[in-house]
Amino acid sequence: MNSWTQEQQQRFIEEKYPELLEKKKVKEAKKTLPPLENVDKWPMVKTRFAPNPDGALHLGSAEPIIFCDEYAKMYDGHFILRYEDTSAEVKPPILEMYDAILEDLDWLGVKVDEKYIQSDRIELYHKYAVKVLEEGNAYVCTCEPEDFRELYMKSCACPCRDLPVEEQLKRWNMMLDGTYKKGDAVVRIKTDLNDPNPAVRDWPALRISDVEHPRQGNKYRVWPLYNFSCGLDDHLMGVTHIIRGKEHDVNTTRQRWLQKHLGWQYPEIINVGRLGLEVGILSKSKIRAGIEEGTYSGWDDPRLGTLKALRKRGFQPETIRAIMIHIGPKPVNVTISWDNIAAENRKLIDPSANRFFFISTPVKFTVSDIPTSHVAKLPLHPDHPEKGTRDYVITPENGSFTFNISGSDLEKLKVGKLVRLMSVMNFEVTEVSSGEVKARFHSEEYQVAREAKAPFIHWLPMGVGVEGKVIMPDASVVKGLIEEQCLDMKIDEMFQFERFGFCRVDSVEPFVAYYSHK
RNA sequence: GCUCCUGUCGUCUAGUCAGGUCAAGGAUUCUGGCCUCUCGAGCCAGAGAUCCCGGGUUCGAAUCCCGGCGGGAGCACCA
Repeated sequence: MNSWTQEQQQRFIEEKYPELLEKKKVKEAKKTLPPLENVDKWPMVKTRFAPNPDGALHLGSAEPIIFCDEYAKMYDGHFILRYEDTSAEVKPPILEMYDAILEDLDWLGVKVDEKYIQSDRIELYHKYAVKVLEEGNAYVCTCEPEDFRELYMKSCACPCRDLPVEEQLKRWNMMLDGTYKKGDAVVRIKTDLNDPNPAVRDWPALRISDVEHPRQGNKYRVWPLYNFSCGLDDHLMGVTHIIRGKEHDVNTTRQRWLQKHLGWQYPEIINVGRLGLEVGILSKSKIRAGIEEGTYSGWDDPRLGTLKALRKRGFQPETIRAIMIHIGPKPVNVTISWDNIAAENRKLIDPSANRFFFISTPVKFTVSDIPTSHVAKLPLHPDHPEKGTRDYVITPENGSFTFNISGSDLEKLKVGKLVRLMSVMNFEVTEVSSGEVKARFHSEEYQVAREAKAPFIHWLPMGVGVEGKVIMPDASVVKGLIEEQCLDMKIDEMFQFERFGFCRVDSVEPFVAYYSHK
């Protein structure tokens, strides 16, 4: 039967089993992460996020964070937070960032089960340095970096490599006691000098640094390098599944050597690709430089891709989580579009975001011939009438009344054409100048305006409303009049300025909001 | 240059390991329509992918094999 052509098989099925042909499409998008590999090999699943506290967390960091947190929760395991603050020289830690990172994690809804700071563990790393030295799996190298490089590129051992253990330990003590100065000596882990990738050959594990550490001062002069402290800690802390950027691929190979020397079982590795944003900066060093130069107002400048900026702009932690889960743990680089993030966020906040009017660059709108007074009832949410309304009484004097409308609506108004002030009535425009619009009453019914395809615009009675401003994603500021009820909102509350966009309340007095998205 | 990873609508993603139900599904975006006193939401329709390219295996390949090409990362006494 398998050797039949598709056509033959099709006919066979049609005749014998027509019920099989009914299509069952409609596949749901996945909403959970794929299962973890080799969970049974370990007593408890432990994941870890290991940031350098030299900058704030950003959307790129959120990717491994969410995966680690999701998996820890999925398998009733632990999420470990480990600060990797061992390079006061090249990547100096920022003291405030230790807490700032924790705040961001908390905001993201991450449950931190264990917390470690590597600069508190220097003595432990020293202990293991002695161990690998004693066991002949490492050596203290005093070669010039250039000379060493030349040798390892040719797969050759340097003279220090095969010195006896006693000599190695002597040299180690000379690193500790200050006999060797910065740059004089480095501890190297022995690997295969014939490894096809030169980068893994006899990599450096500890070096001398005399720069003052923000947390430890000058307490230590021999500091571990990334692969040493990380390779050690991952095992010591019982990490079972390492989720990290694929740029660490070669580090994985290096750390395997260390763990092999120590007879340890290496954790499972999940490499994730780098995350990009179509607009918005994610590079920690660029952000730090921009803040120092004054280009950005801080780590939460709306132009940045930091978690703090996203939060300020009203993106919800659930949105970030959903986006990450949707992307999934894959080793490909992805470019996230704001459209996708905004759509996700809108779905989340739209049902609960109250509606208000925002009159930017107000323009006087004077109408005449109004037959009666009118009470405009504007629902706080069009889909939830039970939330109530904002009410405005329009009482004409001699048939005349004056409103404020948004300057941006000016271009929609043409002399002789109809315009509807939302929930009020329809007017025929009689005069438009840059500073003022005049119109005369036309009709009351909503349907009339709808059928005439008249523009529907928002408004406030002249003299009503208070000053407010909205910070846009490009850090520009839009000023205007807001409804007084806006002042009843709480900080962080999400709302919508109708026909303008969704925003987050940043401060109430004075009223400042951050624009999220339309 | 060397080492490694990767390649499905503009973007994100499903399917690839276990070849046929995929002339490729969903989301987002855009367009048109309906609905709605928002340019929000909802509903309907449409646009958008020769599954990177070329060979091979097979009755049959997005899926397997080989060769190209493209993209990315790493090659620090940074993390």
